[in-house]
Amino acid sequence: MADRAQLIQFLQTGGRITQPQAEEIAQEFTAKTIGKNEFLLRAGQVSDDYVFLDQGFLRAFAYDIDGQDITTGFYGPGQVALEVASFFQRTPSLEYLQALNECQGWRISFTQLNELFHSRNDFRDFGRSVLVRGFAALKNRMLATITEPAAVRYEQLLRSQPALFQHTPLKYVASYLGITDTSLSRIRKGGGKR
Amino acid sequence: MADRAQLIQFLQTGGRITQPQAEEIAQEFTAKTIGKNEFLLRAGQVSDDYVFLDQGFLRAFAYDIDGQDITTGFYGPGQVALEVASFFQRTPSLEYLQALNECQGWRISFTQLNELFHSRNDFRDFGRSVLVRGFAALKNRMLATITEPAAVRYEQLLRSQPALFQHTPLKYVASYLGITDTSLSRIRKGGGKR
DNA sequence: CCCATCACTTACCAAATGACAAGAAACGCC
DNA sequence: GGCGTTTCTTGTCATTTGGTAAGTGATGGG
Repeated sequence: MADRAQLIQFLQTGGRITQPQAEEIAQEFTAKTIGKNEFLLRAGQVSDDYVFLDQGFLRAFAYDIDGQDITTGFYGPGQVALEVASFFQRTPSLEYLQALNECQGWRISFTQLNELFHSRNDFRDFGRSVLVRGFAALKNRMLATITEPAAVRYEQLLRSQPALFQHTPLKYVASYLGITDTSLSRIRKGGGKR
Repeated sequence: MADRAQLIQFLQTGGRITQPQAEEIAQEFTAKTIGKNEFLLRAGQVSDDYVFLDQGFLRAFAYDIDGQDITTGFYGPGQVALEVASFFQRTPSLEYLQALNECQGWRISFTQLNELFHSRNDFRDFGRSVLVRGFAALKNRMLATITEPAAVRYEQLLRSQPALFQHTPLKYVASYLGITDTSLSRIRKGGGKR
């Protein structure tokens, strides 16, 4: 079984948590494996998984009014896979979280997380910063969706998450970018821009 | 001067904080007036204002690569006006926050907020829920931007924030919706969508 | 190994939106 | 109250994107 090295490293990003503290905190997490195509969360369920990913990719998606499958996010190694609203508000999820390939990570429950927040100031700040970084990333994505043409957004995703493309069908990328698989195909062909 | 009644009420939403506790917490906030067109935050500054709005509307905006003014958000009465990334991460803001009309609200600083989080479990949970609700709202907006045509997004905004339209030029609404003022004008004319 | 399904590409046409420009209306400043 | 600026609308045309459908290649289960 993998050890907690990456998790411990992750807890130290930002410098709020020292190595020995990180090692203690990491003990609260339990190993979690998610098989390919397995669901970490389904719509209607209340999420109770806060998962730091060592390996693998997850896709978040929802169905729109027309029954269309829309990708709302991707999660990869080094990231926390989490449906924020359902997990923190204890409400039924509107989204699905599904493994694109075999995933390996570390999990804690809502109750455990709260106990850690309660007992450890440093971890509380760290937890908040995870939330804030996710918020900021979503805001950037929103701004790019409004200001950048689809071809540019595609190129940015390709540059920032190249490994993702080895594990997900392009149609999932297309709906994440807000376009159809047809348009993405045209963009990839090349003539698209300039 | 306005009293803290609305703020005290707001602190009790969600039921985590009782009336007497809310009254204590509210004492930490100080009255804040923002004149029309005044900036609560400018790009490059580190935000230190966590402001609960009693009255008035604020607009958040950024300039894209082409120097275009893009509206990233609106804040109205009953909401917390806040640039999350700059305030919590103590980093220079990429956005401006400007009053669309005379605003009246209640403010605390980053330091004060942290002290309250530290000393009061209930307020800590409340503060997290403010963040989580903002996150969820942004996610919904992102999904709507991808799945709904501009005409529908316009109608939804009109229904959910009718008062906003009495205080902001339509061109600001247009960039918020991700379209040009020309397109918004055509949508408003009517033929646009069933 | 075969066949059904899925993923991706390509083509054609329609709809939505943008770029640009001109004009009307509202607003604000002096 | 007049004048310049800003806001909003409208028109024309180009571009982007979507809808639909067909076709090819890859994939996977039996």
